[in-house]
Amino acid sequence: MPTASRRGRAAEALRNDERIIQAARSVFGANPGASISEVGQAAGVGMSALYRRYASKEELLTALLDEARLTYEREIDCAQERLAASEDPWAVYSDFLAAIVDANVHFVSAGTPALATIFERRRTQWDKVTDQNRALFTAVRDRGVLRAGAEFADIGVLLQAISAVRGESQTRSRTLRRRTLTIVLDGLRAELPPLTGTAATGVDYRAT
Amino acid sequence: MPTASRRGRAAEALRNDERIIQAARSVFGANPGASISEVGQAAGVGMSALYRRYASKEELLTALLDEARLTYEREIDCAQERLAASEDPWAVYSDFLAAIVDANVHFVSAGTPALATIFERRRTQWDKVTDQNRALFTAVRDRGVLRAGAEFADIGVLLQAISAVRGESQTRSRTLRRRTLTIVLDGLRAELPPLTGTAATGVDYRAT
DNA sequence: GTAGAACGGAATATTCCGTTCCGCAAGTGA
DNA sequence: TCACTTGCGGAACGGAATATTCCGTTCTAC
Repeated sequence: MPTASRRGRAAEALRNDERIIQAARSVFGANPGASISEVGQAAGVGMSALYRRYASKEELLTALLDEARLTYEREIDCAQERLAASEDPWAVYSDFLAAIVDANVHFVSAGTPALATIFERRRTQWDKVTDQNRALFTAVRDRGVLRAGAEFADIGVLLQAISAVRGESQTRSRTLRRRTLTIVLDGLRAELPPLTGTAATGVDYRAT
Repeated sequence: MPTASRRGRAAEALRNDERIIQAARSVFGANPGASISEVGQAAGVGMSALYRRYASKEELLTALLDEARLTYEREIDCAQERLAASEDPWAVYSDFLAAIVDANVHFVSAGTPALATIFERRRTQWDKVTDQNRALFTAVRDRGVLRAGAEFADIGVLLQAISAVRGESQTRSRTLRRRTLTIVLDGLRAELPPLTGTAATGVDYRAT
């Protein structure tokens, strides 16, 4: 039976699949420490609808993080391709970060304790993404569009900062985050005087 | 009996007064949702020492916010005086924000639910500070050192963002926040192209 | 030596939150 | 029409976290 033609109960179930994962993205994206009933409420769905699909909160979070990782990889690849095609490096990199922020996926940089365990379980995969991510940054920097002294670690910190920006609604949040991103990125332009001092280190990320 | 000459128990009590409020500043500054025993631990003090001075967690938080408000007022006044003395407006304003961030007082912009009730109780006082704060911003902007399109509301958002920046230790956090502040502020310099879109509005601040 | 202030920390009370479970509603096949 | 299945809402449960209370002890002042 074609999915599109499902009726009644089966259609509701299908709708709920989507509503739940979307609500989870939104709720946990805004606050990774949120409770599971908040997700249910946001999805307009009861607890059993949640637990029918995900055996535990952890499982839901894992699914969410896996999804986020894929998004990251996709966006990095896309940016690298554009760089290879000699597009303006600044545009490429700011588009990249905008995509990350828009996809509500920057929350992975927030370093919440709630997520630490789950990261650990996918350690190697995330390490790989981080490497690609760093490579992209380096490539952009080598093209000379970034302010002297800017480091890869700064990007993580800035994303962490942006994840704290919240507005009244989801749409509003996105707008505000975009604006913040613009400001922050402009603070990394090559025209500015060199950044002094040291950026974040590995230790800082274990923290919180 | 002069305070300085207190001995023994009384001196310990006096020391504890200070240790407790300092620990509270540090702990709640880093995480407004922290538990009260964390404060005790950070102060190296038992629960009874805490409850002897503050009847409840809420009372302690209130004291903390009152203190933060005074700091805000003091720093605003100082900045206004420097402006009146025709000092470089950019230096004045970035010193001002640096002072706020260093004093660990920007957490009032974080919009934590834990603090919402307490803000409400001192509504009029905070409204007053906000007005002074806005006046300072406007004065600086009128001197032409800020990028076109920058608004007062942006400052609150940026402080909110900076409050999410955390490092391994308190010292480390301060360093990272300072660096972030530099980047962010440089993103508001007059040389940059105008900011488009709209800044945050009142509604956004009620949120979270 | 004694009263009482101040304290540490265990005990208690309360809140929060992940998970389970029960009864109902809607579709499905005979 | 009537079992039967599937999916669901939401109240109920249990345990962890945490605010608050309380008790026994230490130390100081007189």
